[in-house]
Amino acid sequence: MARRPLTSPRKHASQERSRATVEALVEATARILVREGFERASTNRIAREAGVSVGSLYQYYPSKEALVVAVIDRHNEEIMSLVRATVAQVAAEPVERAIPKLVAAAIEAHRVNPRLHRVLAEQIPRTGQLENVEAFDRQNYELFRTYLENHRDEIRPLDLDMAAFVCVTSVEALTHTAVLHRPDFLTDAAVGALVEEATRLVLGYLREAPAGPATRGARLPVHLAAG
Amino acid sequence: MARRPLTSPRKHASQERSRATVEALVEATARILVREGFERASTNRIAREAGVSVGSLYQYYPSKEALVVAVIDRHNEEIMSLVRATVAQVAAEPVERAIPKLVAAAIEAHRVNPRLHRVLAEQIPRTGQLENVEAFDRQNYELFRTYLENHRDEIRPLDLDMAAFVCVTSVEALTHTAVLHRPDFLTDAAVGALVEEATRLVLGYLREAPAGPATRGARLPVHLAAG
Amino acid sequence: MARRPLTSPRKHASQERSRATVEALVEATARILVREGFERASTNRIAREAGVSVGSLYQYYPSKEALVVAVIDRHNEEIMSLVRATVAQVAAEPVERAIPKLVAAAIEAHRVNPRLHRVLAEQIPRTGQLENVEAFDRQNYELFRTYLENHRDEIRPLDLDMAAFVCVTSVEALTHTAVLHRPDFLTDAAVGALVEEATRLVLGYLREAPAGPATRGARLPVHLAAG
Amino acid sequence: MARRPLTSPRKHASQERSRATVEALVEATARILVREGFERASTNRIAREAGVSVGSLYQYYPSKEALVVAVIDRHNEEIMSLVRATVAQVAAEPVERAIPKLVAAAIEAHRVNPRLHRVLAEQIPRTGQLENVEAFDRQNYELFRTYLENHRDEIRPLDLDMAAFVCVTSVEALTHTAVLHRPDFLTDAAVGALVEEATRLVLGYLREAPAGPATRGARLPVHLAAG
DNA sequence: CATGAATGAGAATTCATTCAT
DNA sequence: GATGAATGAATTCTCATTCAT
Repeated sequence: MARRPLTSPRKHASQERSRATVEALVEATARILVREGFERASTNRIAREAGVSVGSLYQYYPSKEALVVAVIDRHNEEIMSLVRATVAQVAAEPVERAIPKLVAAAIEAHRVNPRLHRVLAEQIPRTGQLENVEAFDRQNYELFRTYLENHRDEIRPLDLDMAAFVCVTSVEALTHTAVLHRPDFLTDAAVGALVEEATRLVLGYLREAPAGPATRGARLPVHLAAG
Repeated sequence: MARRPLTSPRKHASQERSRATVEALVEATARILVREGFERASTNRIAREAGVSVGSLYQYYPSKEALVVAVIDRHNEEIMSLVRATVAQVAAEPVERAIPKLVAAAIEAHRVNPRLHRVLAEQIPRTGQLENVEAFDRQNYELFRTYLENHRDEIRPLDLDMAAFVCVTSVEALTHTAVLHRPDFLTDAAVGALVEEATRLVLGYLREAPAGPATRGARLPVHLAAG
Repeated sequence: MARRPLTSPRKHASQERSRATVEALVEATARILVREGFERASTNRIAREAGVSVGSLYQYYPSKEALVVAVIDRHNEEIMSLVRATVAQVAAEPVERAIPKLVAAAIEAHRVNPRLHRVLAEQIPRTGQLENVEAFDRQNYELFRTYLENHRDEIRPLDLDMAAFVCVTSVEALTHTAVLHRPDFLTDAAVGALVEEATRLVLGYLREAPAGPATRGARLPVHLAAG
Repeated sequence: MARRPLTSPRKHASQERSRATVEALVEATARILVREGFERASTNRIAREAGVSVGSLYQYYPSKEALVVAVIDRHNEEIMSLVRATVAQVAAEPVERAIPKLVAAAIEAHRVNPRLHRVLAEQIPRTGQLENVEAFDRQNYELFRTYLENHRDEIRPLDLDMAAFVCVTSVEALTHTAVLHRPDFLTDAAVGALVEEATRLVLGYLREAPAGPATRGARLPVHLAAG
């Protein structure tokens, strides 16, 4: 077994039929992942589901991992295109109006293909070539950071990197956790509250700090204080 | 259809010798997980690492999963005892002073055994009996919710369940992500800022909402509005 | 693993407690065989069922096979004592009256512990020390042969060895097959017919051959004709 | 609780190469069963004997049991084709001429592959999917029952089901036991007598019952009398 | 004598990958 | 290019038996 299986597709599928095969393979993989889970997703099974021979599978993808990476990439791309569209749409809007829309978009993004999303989140080990997937999160940071840059005058002075990290990570976690573990927060009746709370969280953080000694005098535990 | 491996230990290991064996097994499992990853952690390998025969392994744990669950439980228990201690310690303190300490504790908790933590977070499939492990998060919610109940007068009126969800999920995500992916935020020089920002996030959320139309008039996208 | 495990009990269980242990072991084995089948009957399981440690099991029986042999022996002894009693009882009776009683006894014998009987017949491989079990059939032949010797004047002249073989094998097969596979022949309403038919089979065979060329001119296929 | 291994072959082996593999597997299994016995017949051993990888074995047979079933089926088919041929051949002959030929055929049948026959009879646990193999006996009953139907006028009036059961079971037992345990009955010099006796047994049973009180007044033991 | 922890060879089965056709 | 038969290392798990306590 190769220690680090290759993960880039083998050829660029120039011809008609090839592209159809590649398509069928990725889709079959996604379907099997959803239906049977990662463990049960063998290459033979995937090939059969795709109506193709294993040999052909390896003609286009050098390893099972490469196939899974393809599925992840495709899924991420779907999500990111939704997010990018929303960010573009709210680019000129003030934070008060932009944030709730972005939060809503985050929820939507997690609902694009929730069963696949769950499998990818829960069952795919972040190992080998599968580990780089986090790179995709960077895009979110970048997008939001850029938005913040353009709206600096609406928010208190802060380190934009840090701010993007805090906001994106929090919203991502809230929506992700809600979708995976708190369906009760996502009913038609409740989702509004979730958006509202997440919005309040982000806005409260971005805007003028409340008066008072709040975060000033707070003394850190010794071992966490800057050295 | 997934065969669910049993995950509760098989005997209680009454004698001294057997207790040592169990101990050795759990520790060997943790060590292998860290050193080799989940995929390469086979029962034979674990047994060898523990200086014990496979037979003995199966005498005490009915499956590889059971062993991993034991490791997870032990790790979670370490974390939770730290968290519980901190919560107890700040129970009487006002939010301004309590929150930064809790955030700091969350960071500490993720640093208890960071390499193991990473493996557990990234490589363990949340499948089979391994999925219930999330139940452990509930404890965090409960602890924080209880704290909030006792400090209701310091915060704006809000749904405590939702508030606990929002705060705990966010802080957990921030510390988790920082530990796993942003070592630059955890240098002695930077960690103070991280604590401060997380604290601001939570306090800003819990305390009196800033005046203005901020979250009021925010109209949700149609498809997310309550039905 | 010993190629040919010993099968004779290790000691003669002179003391009180020892005899109780031996007893418990054999009975536990029988119970497990019935309840779980041969495959599932492990020595550890048997020992636990007997309320004894595996170590003690091996104190009295040198192998698993020895234990199974003990069960078989005990079962056979129960059966044979029933058969012997019946043979003794009909020893002085003419074949017309003796045969049906012997047939009935054969059925009874198979019903002594039918579930155990089935397991012994169906699941115990006739291998290793387990193969000698057939020796027990000899007793049946001997008993019946002796009966026939004493009733020679009631039957046609024939080779008693052959006759015992034919009669005992047939009746054994009929009752055995009925008990294992034809419960419909053993209902209260039907069992009488079975006994009657088996009796007719045996008596028809033992008594004066019917007139006619029946078995005379029958020419055997060449390859079976005596050389 | 017994896990029932699947026993139907996995693919139909369309290509030439695969048909050869399947063939090799079944034959290797038979050879191993004969040479080493059922217990020692592991899938790895069988595959090696067949000059094939274990993987290939599992490509065509889902379990060791399935392979054994294939061997049994093949063996039974050989036997049954011999029996069927004989029955067809004697279909028009009167019982006096037909029975000895059928008995002789039964002996022949047990000699088709006597070493395999012994293993199948003695070592194969009638458990799991292996138990249904008895269904094959039904064919014998049916064949003989049909013969009897067509020769009703030559025999006394009787329940044909019962008669087929009695005759087939007896002859099967006699030939089976002789082949397995009484080689002395199968020498060229002795086999004629065996056939003659078995024939007499069956004919005596099928033909007019001898006069006299024989089976009439025979009183059954109370517990076996019809209720 | 009894205990039960420990052993470890060996069994069944899977699956990513290769390669002759 | 496509096919699918073949591969075999690797994995999980069992169980008869031993032996230190």
